[in-house]
Amino acid sequence: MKPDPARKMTQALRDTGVRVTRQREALLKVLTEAQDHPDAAELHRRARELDDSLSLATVYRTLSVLEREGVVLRLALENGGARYEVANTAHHDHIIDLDSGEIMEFHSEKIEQLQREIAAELGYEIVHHRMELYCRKKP
Amino acid sequence: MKPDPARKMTQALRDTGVRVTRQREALLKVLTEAQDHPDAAELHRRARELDDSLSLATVYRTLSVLEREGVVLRLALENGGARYEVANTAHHDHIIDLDSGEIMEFHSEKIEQLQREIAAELGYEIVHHRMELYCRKKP
DNA sequence: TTGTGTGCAAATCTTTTGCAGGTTG
DNA sequence: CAACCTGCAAAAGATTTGCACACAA
Repeated sequence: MKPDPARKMTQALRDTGVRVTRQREALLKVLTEAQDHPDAAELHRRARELDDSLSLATVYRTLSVLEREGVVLRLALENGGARYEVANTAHHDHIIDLDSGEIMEFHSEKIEQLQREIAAELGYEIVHHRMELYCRKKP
Repeated sequence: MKPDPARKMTQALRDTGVRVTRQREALLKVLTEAQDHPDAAELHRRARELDDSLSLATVYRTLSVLEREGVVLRLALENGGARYEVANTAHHDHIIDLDSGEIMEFHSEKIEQLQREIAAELGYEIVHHRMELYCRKKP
C-alpha cells in the first residue's frame, strides 16, 4: 500500500473506463511529481526513465485523455508548446518571470468575483479562464 | 488627403525607419478595417484582394514587424493559430463565446489594479498580461 | 476475448527562413 | 545606390493520425 498520489487517480480513471497502462502510469507518476510546468517533450524525457519504450505520440494521446478527464490542465502560454500541470490543486493563475522563465502561481478570489460579474453583465457564465501576468523584477 | 486611419501609422512607421511597401499598406488597411480578430491566413486572404501578389510569408514577416513596433497585438488564444488586432485602442482583455467563437472585449481597472498589487507583493512589475474568459450564454 | 492503447512513421498545421531578385527612401 | 523587402519553396517545431500489433480488463 504505497501512499502514491498517482494511485487514486489511477482508480478514478479505471472507474470511468480509461485503461491504465504501463505507459500511462509512468506519465501519471511524472506529472504528479513535477514541481514545474513541463511541456510534452520534457514529460516524455522524464517518463522514459520509468518506461523506456514510451513514445512521444503516446504522451500526446495520454495528455489529451487526461485533459478530457479533468486530471491535467494544459497551459497555452505565449511562447513555445503547451505546458501541463495536474489539476488536483486549487484553481490558480500564473505569473511568468520574463527573464528567468520561472512560472509562479497565484489566486485572487476578488479578481475571480469581478470576472464573474463582468461576464454576467453580458449574459455569460464563465466555463474557464486564463490569466497570465508577464513580469519583470522591480528595480 | 483621404482620412485613412492607416495613413498616420504609415508615417509613424516610416519615421522609425520601417519601409512602407505596397504589401505592408495592404495589410495595414485590412488590419485597421477588421472588426474581428483574424488570423494570419485570413489577413492574407483579405489583403490579397488589395494586392494579389502578397505572400503568406510576407504577412507573417510584416505582422512580426508591426508587433515589434507596437502597432498590432498578437492574441494567442487556446486553440488555433495566433490572431491579431490593431493596438490603437485602449488596453482590454477578451471574452470568448465557446459556442459561437465570437470574441468580445472588456476592461476592468479594478482587476488591473489587483493584478499590479499581486505582482508587486512578489517584487514584480507587470510588463504585459493576458486574461481571457471562456464563456457560455447563461441559461 | 475484445475493444483499447501503443510505437512508428508519415501527415498536418502554423510559422520561420534561405536565397535570388525587386523596391523603397 | 544601398539597404531593406518580397515571393517561393523548403525547413522547422508542435501535434495528430493511419496502421498493424500488443495488452488491459
